[in-house]
Amino acid sequence: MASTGQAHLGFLDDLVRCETRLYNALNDRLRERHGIVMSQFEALHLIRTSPRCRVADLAGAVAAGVGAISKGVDRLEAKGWVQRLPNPADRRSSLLVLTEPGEQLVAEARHTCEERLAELLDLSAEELAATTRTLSKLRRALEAGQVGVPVG
Amino acid sequence: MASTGQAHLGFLDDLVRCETRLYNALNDRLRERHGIVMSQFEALHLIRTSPRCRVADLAGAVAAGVGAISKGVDRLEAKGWVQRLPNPADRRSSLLVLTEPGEQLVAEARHTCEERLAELLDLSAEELAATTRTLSKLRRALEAGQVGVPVG
DNA sequence: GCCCAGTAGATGCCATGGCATGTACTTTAC
DNA sequence: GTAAAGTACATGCCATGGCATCTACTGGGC
Repeated sequence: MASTGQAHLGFLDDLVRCETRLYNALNDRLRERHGIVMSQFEALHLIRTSPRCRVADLAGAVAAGVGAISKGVDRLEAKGWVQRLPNPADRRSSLLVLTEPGEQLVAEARHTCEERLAELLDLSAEELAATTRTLSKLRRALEAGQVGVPVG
Repeated sequence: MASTGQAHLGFLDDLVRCETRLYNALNDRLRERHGIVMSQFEALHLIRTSPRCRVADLAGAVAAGVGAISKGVDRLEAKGWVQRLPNPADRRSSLLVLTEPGEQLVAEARHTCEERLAELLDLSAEELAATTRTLSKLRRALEAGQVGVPVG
């Protein structure tokens, strides 16, 4: 087999289409059940699971710009799900923590996502595991290379 | 093994992160080399490969709203890469075709994407093929179920 | 033929994200 | 210590996409 360029574009196409549709579907379900969208769920979940989480940490994790995340945190704070605590180690930044309502929301939203994904991902356990393994590996390589991270 | 919910969320997370970073990386490269972004490349490529392509066909293919695509086509038309031809079979819609500059652009952009992907996707041929197979299958299921398609 | 429900897509308003800039703070060099 | 360079993030402007709405056209009934 000669060229792999075709295979690469085909892979990207399937990857992007799957991601878009799953993301949209979860977005819709989260909005109707909890009044939030996926990007908010992702942020809340990251804040919950990351110790000493700052704005820049979120931005790095989701490969978004710092400015966008800062505005997103403003909105989550306004809704009463997140708090910015002064960071004793660095007064330029804040530490992000969930409020009690935020904790509850993320737990419920997580359950909603798991449920909806179980409906949509009708793959065998082997397919799921093998694909996750490959994507994890790819992801680590991209993250290590700082590939595709916006500037702002 | 009891629950698979965890596996599903993990899969989604890897899927989304890979997609975001690859998409961003290609976006950057396309912008600097050709002055377009990924969504434009996708549209141009679809117009090129879809016979009798209409706005709604593009929207369905990329799981975006019709309104957004209509505006995107406006921009591609303004740049001189796409033309809206009257659709003899239905006067409500137009048929989208590439102009000669559009054809050239998409060919060059395609090469740029293949090249960049070859740099970034350091997976074995087997991993790539197996993962593409699973994602293709998932994609077909999602498309068949009309999952994650915006309304507008 | 004529209506009426349905469809294609153009357009407006709004929310979100990118990037550039501004500001406060920290680190480094001297 | 102090000045200069660097960092964290808040903010503003702009481009894009979602959704609602509007218009034009089509495809049935009758």
